[in-house]
Amino acid sequence: MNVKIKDVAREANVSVATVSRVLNNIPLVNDETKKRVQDAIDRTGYKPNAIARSLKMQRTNTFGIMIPDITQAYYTQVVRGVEDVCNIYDYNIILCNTDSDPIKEHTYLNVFLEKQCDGILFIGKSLSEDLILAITNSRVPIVLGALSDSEERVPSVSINNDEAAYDITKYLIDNGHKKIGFLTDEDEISYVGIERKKGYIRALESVGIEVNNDYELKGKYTIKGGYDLMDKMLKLKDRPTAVVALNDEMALGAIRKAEDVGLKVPEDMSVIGFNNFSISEWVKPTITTVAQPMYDIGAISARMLIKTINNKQDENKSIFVPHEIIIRDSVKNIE
Amino acid sequence: MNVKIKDVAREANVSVATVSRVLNNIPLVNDETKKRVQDAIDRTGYKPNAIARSLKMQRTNTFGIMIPDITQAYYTQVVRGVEDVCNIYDYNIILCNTDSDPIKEHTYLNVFLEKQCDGILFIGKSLSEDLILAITNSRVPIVLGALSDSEERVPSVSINNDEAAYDITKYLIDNGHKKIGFLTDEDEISYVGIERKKGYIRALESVGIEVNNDYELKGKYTIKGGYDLMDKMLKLKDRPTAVVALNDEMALGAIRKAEDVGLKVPEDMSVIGFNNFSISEWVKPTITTVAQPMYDIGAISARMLIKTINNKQDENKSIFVPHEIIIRDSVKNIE
DNA sequence: CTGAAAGCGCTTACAG
DNA sequence: CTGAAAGCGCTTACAG
Repeated sequence: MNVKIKDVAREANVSVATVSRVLNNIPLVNDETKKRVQDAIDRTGYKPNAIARSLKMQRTNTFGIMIPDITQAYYTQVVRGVEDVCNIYDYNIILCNTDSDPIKEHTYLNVFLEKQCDGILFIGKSLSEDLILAITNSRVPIVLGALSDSEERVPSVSINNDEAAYDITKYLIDNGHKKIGFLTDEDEISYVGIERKKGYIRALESVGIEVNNDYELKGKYTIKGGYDLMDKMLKLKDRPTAVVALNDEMALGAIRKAEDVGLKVPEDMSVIGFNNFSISEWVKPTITTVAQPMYDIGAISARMLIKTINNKQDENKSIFVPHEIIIRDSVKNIE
Repeated sequence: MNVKIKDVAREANVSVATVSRVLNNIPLVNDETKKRVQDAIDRTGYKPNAIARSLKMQRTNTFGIMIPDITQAYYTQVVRGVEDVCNIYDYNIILCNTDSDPIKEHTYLNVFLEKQCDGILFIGKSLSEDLILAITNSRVPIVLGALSDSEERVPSVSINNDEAAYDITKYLIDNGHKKIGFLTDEDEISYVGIERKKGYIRALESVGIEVNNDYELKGKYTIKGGYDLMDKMLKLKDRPTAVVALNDEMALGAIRKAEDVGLKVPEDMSVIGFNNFSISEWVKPTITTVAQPMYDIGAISARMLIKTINNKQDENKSIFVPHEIIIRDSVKNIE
């Protein structure tokens, strides 16, 4: 077994209380005995048992973080932002991939609760009513990242997805496009998808373009997904001149499909993406997209959570971080 | 405060010992009282405190995992493999990004030790002598993923990097290339980089090609890194006809640079990558590369670690998983 | 089949 | 300034 506090106490000829005090930098320890303890610690190679400490302190310094799938570039950056600030404030993260599966979400929530996580970060596209109830009931501090709760029951940090979709659709309209396709998620009730659709429709209606339901196609959030969707899109009798895809991977797939059937992008078909995936400036054509500050979303979420825990201030509201249209080569002005 | 075992004991009119027994499915409990306890649990919404349990059981069911940077696509898949099998066996992972920084590595090791992780997964390119000593001293079970220890002190799962580099260099040679550049890591002592260089040189020497030191260029493992390195490569008086990059991101950057100066890939310059990044089949030209089973590396590592913990069998050796050359469009036969 | 009690490794009032 | 003791929430021999 490892050395424990009792062992160093014996070694230093003091009580465990004293050892604990020097460990935790509690000031009222005599300098000389402090040194003796310190020596004993060094000599024995003692490392405090954080589990025992957590049990006593009712605080684990660990957060649970749920994301749909770490394999997706987007989430990767958010997680990195989270972990970096956690590291600064001495927190660690338990990482879980939910695949947006409600079963897994509930299971992991329970794990976080049982493992006494000090807080939870939920990153994703959508938060079910069920889960939010379970979370608020449990009374763990939580922050949502990359999405928000429309009813503001829990704090969140994300872009304004409605606005972002509006802006980008408007950008297409300003470039003369009137027939604009919309490549979205299979998951009908995805919060982010819904918000984005709102913005898309709002933009169309703002200039009196009628919404064509054939132009909304649902598929996977992957390159292949975009590829397949563009295939369908191109089979429409009255095909759009531009398409907005809900992430850059889809946009890339859509571009490739268009090219595969002999169209040129953007000459014959404009495509716009979402998220500013790191690859988007390196493919040909480079992809016009709307950037989210993904790292910041993670970092701010974590910071918010830490603040909540330390100050008991649950006066946190949703905060929107700015998005930005990155103009590159995949959109043509057809006016 | 939350409800604890004592509360459900009172509620069910039994001792905490009995509650604990039904919680842990220990068979010798009367069916009727088991039901009473179960009801009390349901009624109170009791959730066991895993921290308390861990303290008693000396086992946390959590692993620490260190990776250089979750933001890199390669590691993402490894982590997903790890998490998926951990989930099956009821483990969770504490995820840490080290940036391959020795300070962070040591800090995180201590965190894992203090938080009583049952085991550690170390994923990366290189493991310093220092760290391996600290790890073996601590006696935590560990498995290395994506790299291995040349002295076999700790178990690992990875491809045979030497072989992989040999194979891919040989492939270039078989396609008539004699002047072959090598785009590698800045980190001189990276285990993976060293192994790969060995294979590269071995392939050259196997056909009597003299190694040209100018052809080895060190830079960042990113698209931009590859871009910059190709720039240097092209300024060589006697430039190579082909280049092997140590990941696909570098390969992509190298391709873009070549194109930017008016060369065609692969007609004027062949480029080959590593890892089979998901984008590589979607860019133009598609990138010839050597695939590693990254998900499997993660999954197998985790499985190995779990086995070690449960069977006390530290008879684990390094295992090599197969790599595979994926032939696409970025290499030209110039014979 | 069930309960009382010790103990996992810490922290912290309380007393001196 | 320091120590003895209680307690965090569990599990599990031991006794009955």
